[in-house]
Amino acid sequence: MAKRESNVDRVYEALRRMAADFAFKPDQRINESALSEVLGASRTPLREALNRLVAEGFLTFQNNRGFFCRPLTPSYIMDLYEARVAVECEATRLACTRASDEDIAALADYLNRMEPEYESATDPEELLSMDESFHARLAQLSGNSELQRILNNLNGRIRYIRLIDLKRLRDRAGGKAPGDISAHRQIVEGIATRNTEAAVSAMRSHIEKRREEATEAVRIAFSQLYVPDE
Amino acid sequence: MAKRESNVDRVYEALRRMAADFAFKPDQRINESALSEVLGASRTPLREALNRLVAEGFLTFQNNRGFFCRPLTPSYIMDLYEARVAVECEATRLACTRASDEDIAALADYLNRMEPEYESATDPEELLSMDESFHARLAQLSGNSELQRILNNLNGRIRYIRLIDLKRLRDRAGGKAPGDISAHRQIVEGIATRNTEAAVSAMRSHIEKRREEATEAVRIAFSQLYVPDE
DNA sequence: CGTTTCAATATTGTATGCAGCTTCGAATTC
DNA sequence: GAATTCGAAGCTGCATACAATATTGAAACG
Repeated sequence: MAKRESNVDRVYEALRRMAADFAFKPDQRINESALSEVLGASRTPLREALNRLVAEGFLTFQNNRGFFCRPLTPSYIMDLYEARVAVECEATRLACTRASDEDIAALADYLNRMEPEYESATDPEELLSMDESFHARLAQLSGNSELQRILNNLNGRIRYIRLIDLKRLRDRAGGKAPGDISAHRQIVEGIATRNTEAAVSAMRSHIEKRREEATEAVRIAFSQLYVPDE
Repeated sequence: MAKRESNVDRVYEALRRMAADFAFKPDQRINESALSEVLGASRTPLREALNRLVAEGFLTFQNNRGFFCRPLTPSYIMDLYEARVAVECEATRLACTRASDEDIAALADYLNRMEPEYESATDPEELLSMDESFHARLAQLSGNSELQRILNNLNGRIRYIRLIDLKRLRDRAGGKAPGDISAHRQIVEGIATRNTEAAVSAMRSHIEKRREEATEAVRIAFSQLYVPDE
């Protein structure tokens, strides 16, 4: 009765996570037979899942050579951040004119409830999940599912770098978690007062602040990915 | 030596075109065996192509029920137009600060060269191709390949409706082609003078003008899709 | 009549096999 | 030694087969 999720879906989810985490190294060739054994499925459903990930930009594909992990370069990451600016700023703009007072209040409330965890969290993974969750909720306020869909895709591909960025900020701040909750508040405040320009520009600078560190984060990413342990 | 394109690629291209044109009716279930015969390939490569199109939002998928054409509703089309606004406005913004004078001049030149064709074209299909081409070139000026990629995807899914929109404008104008070349000029002018706000707002209103007609265009789309002939 | 049941039919999900292309490395040449 | 050739091994591309699931429609029931 509970055959809700197919094999392809399961394989897809696993692969998406692996690709997001760069369990495949940048540009690494993926061996289908080996991978299908690891995932406990034959090559047919595996290749279907791989094709989805190619279409989503997590992997690339070359004829007669198979599937490869996406590359990891500063300019690629900058592009993703810029695309996030495009999507999230427009989502913010739409939320300003479209979201109900109740929905905005709910988001503000979410932020308040999260604050303790936000402040006390030491695990960057956890912190990032909360941050992504906030941005996803905000995108929901736009009422536009395409923007939500695109944002979700961008977030998946940029996640690894953002995680590194958070770790870096934490280490710099001497172990204190760098949850940028005040920037989030500022954005929600702008939406709540229907001050579109304020909200959008707060969102823009919030994202661009991170974008500027992309090059450095990519450098760190490479040193992590290609160093034997830890 | 010329085995550059695989079977999957060929099938994918054919299906993308079919899906874009609503050769599959909205929400229609797709029969794999029948389709694989039409396309001259077995179900294995067919399903790989179908999975790509699901990931790109051209089709949907349900477990154990297979593939379906994407739905066609006013709100879905509005979402696509809004996403276009997000992407193209940010691309315009980036182009303003980033594109070289030469590249901008080349785009202006392209517009000039196109003008005669633009004015004389009677075929909406042709007109739309030129319009898409202009927007794609502009997106190139942003130097951001993610934005280009997203735009290309959105354009594919919205194409059918834009075509109807153009036909409608033409019929209203008594057969004269409604190429909105002056709006394009205005955008390029803004970029050339590095007047970001002017360029972006020209782009925004250019796209939103069309968005407002989405509901009506969808209505017409349905009547076209479900009427026996013509 | 409208509903329900259930077996026949159709369709999808996945494993497997093999042809053809790519890769790798040892032997060969310069 | 470095470059090249070429055959063996490995991998991908695709067709096919069959199991699992969904759909259909006719018969039975209310």
